[in-house]
Amino acid sequence: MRILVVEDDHFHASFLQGVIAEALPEVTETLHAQDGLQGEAAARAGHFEAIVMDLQMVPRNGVEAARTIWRERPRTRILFWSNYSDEAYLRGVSEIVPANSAYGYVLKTASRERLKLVLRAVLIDGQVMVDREIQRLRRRSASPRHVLSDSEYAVLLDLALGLQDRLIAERRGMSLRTIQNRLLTLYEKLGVSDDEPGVPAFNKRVRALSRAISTRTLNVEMLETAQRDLDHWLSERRD
Amino acid sequence: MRILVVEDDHFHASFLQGVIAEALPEVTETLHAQDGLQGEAAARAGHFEAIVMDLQMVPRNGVEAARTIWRERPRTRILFWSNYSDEAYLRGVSEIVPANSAYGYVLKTASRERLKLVLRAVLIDGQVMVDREIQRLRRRSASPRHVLSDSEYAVLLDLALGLQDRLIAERRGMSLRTIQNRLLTLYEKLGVSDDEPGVPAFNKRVRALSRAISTRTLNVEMLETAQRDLDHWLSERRD
DNA sequence: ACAAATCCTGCGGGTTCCCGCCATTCGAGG
DNA sequence: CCTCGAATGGCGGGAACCCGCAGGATTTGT
Repeated sequence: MRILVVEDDHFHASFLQGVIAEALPEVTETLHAQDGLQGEAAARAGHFEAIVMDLQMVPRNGVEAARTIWRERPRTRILFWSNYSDEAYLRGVSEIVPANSAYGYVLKTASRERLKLVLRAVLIDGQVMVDREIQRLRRRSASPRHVLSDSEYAVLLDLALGLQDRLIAERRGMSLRTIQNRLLTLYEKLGVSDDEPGVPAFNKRVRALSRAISTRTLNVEMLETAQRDLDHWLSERRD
Repeated sequence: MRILVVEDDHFHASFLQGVIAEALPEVTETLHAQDGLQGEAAARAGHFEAIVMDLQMVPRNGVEAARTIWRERPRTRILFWSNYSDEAYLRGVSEIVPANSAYGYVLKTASRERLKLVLRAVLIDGQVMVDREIQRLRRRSASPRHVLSDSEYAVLLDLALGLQDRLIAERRGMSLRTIQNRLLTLYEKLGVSDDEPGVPAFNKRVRALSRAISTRTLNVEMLETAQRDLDHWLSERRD
């Protein structure tokens, strides 16, 4: 069995390779790519069926790399291995995972034993396995009604890029007023308060973005991919 | 000589300790703190005169920790050791470094030899040393007139937190129109274009924040400390 | 010391935003 | 069949925002 490691931090990569050698004796060859682009190329060239993928990398983060890899070979088993439990990554990953494909999400703070377990479960046995820490995040954000629906998230992205109501409406194919209603619930869920007697007067739009970023609902990577998507949409709108 | 290492990534910490042992034979004891809070406490208790500090940590990032440490002992020599060359960190660090105190800024991607060199220069010889990579960043952003003045940066922070023009004006002790002029130049410097024929219609305010984050002029950590400052100001305004 | 450049400020007006009020649609449950 | 709730939108108005114009203050260069 051959395995691909996509990880830009050298220390983490070598640690990971050590654990792999120990946990997966059936591995005959491990290849190491330093970023998302290299990872995609290596996956395309090497026909790997098992990949360990870091999330935060430049250029091309793990979510993007995984998307193109899965588009070409949906059966690939990918274990995401990340420092962060950002909701943005979580959402990004769950948006792109194909049906019936094995994947996992484990934090770098996980113990060596746990990592070995997850490696076997996902890459060998083809199971789906998500770190408890991540699951807790999902549930925590779900517990109040703070969880954003997919359509609300889409509007949030548009807002974050600086689109005006009118353009968002056009892009999402809805009326202006509907978008504004979405924004309303968005403000609510992000905790952008109505002006209370104490400290009123926020610019809700900016405040929403600000809070989305502070709470890790959005992060820089996702913002950048969203920008690219927007550029793409804009360019083909000019017709 | 005794040295304090503040670093939350275990692999990086142990690597660093190895390099320290090799480069600084005069070190008799190294203490390891896992985050900014622990770092502050350790510095307070241990009277260290030399510290190596990671920047991105939770809770309490390296900039904040360094600020309180320097407030108590301005002569402390601090070497910042970070993965990122965010302008936000750079600005944060240069805002808090006391006069005549030794510090340095080196990237984790630097070679082992370079790290050894910087360790000696800053912690032993008391020099100021900033990674070439970082210097380039500073110059690159300075080359057009894209570099933000301190007052513009302050307004950017307020904007990012969602304050309205009026409140920013009050907080900074200036007139409404002045703030709006600042915002004008801010938009210009951040590349928030006037509506061109191609794709007009951006919400400039949100767009400015969005670009500031994409270009690493702002990052989450700085946003969060700014929020705390704001809370503080708001609470003592209520009089 | 005089001029130029830069910063600060008031005024006015065209847009965009936020949101209350209300009508329509559609699926779930009584 | 009726009702209820959630999602969709039209209308309209008050507030905030963006910014051109223009006068005054402060700093800087020579």
